[in-house]
Amino acid sequence: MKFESATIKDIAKALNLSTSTVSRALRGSYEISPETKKMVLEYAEKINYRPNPIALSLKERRSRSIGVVVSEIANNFFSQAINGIESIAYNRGYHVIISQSHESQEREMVNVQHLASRSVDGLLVSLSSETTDLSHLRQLHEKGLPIVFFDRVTNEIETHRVVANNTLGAFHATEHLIYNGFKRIAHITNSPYLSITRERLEGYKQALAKHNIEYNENLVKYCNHGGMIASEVDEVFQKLFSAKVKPDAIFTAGDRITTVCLSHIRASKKKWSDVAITGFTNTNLADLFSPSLTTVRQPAFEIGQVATELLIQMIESKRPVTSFETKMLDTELTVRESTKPKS
Amino acid sequence: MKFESATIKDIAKALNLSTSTVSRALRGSYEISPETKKMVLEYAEKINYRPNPIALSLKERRSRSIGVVVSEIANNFFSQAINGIESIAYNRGYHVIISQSHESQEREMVNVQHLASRSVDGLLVSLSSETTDLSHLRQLHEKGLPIVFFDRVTNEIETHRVVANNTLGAFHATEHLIYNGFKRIAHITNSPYLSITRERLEGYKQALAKHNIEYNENLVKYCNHGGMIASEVDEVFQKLFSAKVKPDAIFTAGDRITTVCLSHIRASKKKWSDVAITGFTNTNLADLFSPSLTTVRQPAFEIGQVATELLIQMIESKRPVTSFETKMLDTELTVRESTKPKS
DNA sequence: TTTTTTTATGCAATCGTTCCCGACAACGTT
DNA sequence: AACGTTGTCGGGAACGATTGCATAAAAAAA
Repeated sequence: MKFESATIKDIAKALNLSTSTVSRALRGSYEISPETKKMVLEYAEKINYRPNPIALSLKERRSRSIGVVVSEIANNFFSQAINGIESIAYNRGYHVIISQSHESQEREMVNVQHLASRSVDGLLVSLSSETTDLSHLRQLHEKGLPIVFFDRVTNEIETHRVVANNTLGAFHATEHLIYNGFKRIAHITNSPYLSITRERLEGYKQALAKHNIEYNENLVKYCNHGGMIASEVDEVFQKLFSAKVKPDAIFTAGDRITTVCLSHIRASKKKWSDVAITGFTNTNLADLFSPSLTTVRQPAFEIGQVATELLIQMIESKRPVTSFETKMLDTELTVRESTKPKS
Repeated sequence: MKFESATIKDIAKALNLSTSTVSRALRGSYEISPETKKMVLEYAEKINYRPNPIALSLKERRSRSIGVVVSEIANNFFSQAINGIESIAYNRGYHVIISQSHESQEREMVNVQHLASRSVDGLLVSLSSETTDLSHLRQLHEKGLPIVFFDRVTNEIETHRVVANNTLGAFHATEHLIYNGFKRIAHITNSPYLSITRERLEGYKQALAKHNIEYNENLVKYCNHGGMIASEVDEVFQKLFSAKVKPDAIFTAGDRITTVCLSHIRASKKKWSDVAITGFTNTNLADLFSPSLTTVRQPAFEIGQVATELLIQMIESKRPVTSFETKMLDTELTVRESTKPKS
């Protein structure tokens, strides 16, 4: 059941050389004679020698790999962001190790620990919706492990951050609803712990304020599991539409939440046929929905790319990086049928 | 920029013991006195000692991690399958390393090599649509690395396989179209190299044969990149609908292909308003589409689970496994509007 | 020829851990 | 008193690779 591959020792033995000589020949050191070099290189090629990355990691204390922690890969935003991450990492010679927290703080901690102990050279993190305690990350950060947050960030840890302009995105979406005649706009959003939740709520409030619509706390509902659990969305819907003042539009703040809400609306079409809906989602099927869905799209691929560039920059920096930036990328509102003007 | 954590040596030094004793104490060896054990354990706890998995991997030649190779995680089937994989692996104490081939044979080879050299204990593989040369996998397999194929499998390598009953699924879908009055059923499918392509084509043919509909080669079109490249689908559509005999229904064989086709149909509704469509897809938004989409759904989560169970079983088996099985799980046809009977 | 310099190579330590041996004390048995 | 047991522990060699230092032989300079 063992799986062995050729080592530098095998080459040394076969060629009657020392491992040091072989090692140097392989790396093309100038102090090895051309003949020896040639001999070693040819033999290495012949037996298909590949250096053992584990041994290298142990020795050099780096692995040329970066760890990614997201809540769910089965989420359009994250799978697109991961593609962006990979596109950069691959070119720069880094491998990407992906792990999912499934919105659980504990899973997040376990994954982070595992990645760190596996000597990833850096971490790309989007926090879970449960996460309030950041000690697991702070500890690593203080020990000097480069970390870049993206999407769901924190300012409890001083490092680079890459996010969409959530506030502005939410502002535009909400304002769009207002322009189209909607006034009682509900906001169904994620866990209140998340940065994206706060930012989007802020944009929502700003739009209401600008148009002199009073902010009504009862119209804002939180789904602590980001819509992962069907019942939490059901409940929210129940509450919103059994109230005296029913919403005439919904602004959602999450990939899953948006689609689940759409399906709710669709399922009970008769009752609230003219409830407009728009929200944050990175699905590329918005055109196909019925009604086709007005969306706020985040530049997921680019966010992944930028975050990775920053991370690799930190990893490869000679001296500790001390000045950090927060990059903010614009969202894109695409208007479709689901928010057509109130008749 | 270094990131150091406590080692067994630190404990040994602090406690004036040898590393061997510390190592044994930590693993609870019987030959260490209870007092020493206690002392070591307490100190280890205090400085938050964690064994270095890299050193362990180097020594033990195993890593308690399994590698997964899929074409795209931004594909409902695969992200669901990965969740199934993780659910099992996590419980059994294995970590999962995911990598994407992006339907490229070269990327697949690079990823497989990297995973293998990183000492994954086993591999879960779904082949890319380009893959014809299996030497990279065969080599590892011959060296004894446990491999389980799922979804897109090969019989060139003798090992466990876990698949959906693609033939039967395709048969049911096609027959459903026939029952509903469609006769000129096009089949838009994946790269011809893939097992799933062959199997689904076979089911399609069987259904036609059963109902005495002549098989027409011109109605079968291949998208070699699985619908990843928009132009290939455009081209196929162009050909299908510019022919003399235009199809009255489409049966698609891929997550991406299905949705792209639906959007094509939707975009040019006027021209072929009554083209039925159904296909393999694991989206959970089928209800929301317009028309809502009749789907063939694969038990992705379960496929991932079963494959992982088989793999871990191989990994932990004392002697080389020599008898292999192919597990086949049923698909599920959900009828919706997109295949409503021909009027 | 002798001395110095250059060139090419080997030795051994290192990374963190495990584990095979061997060491040695404190017993109990003859 | 001599020997065998048992219970604890340490030394040191692995695992695969790199690298500073030492050193041999060969070439160049004296």
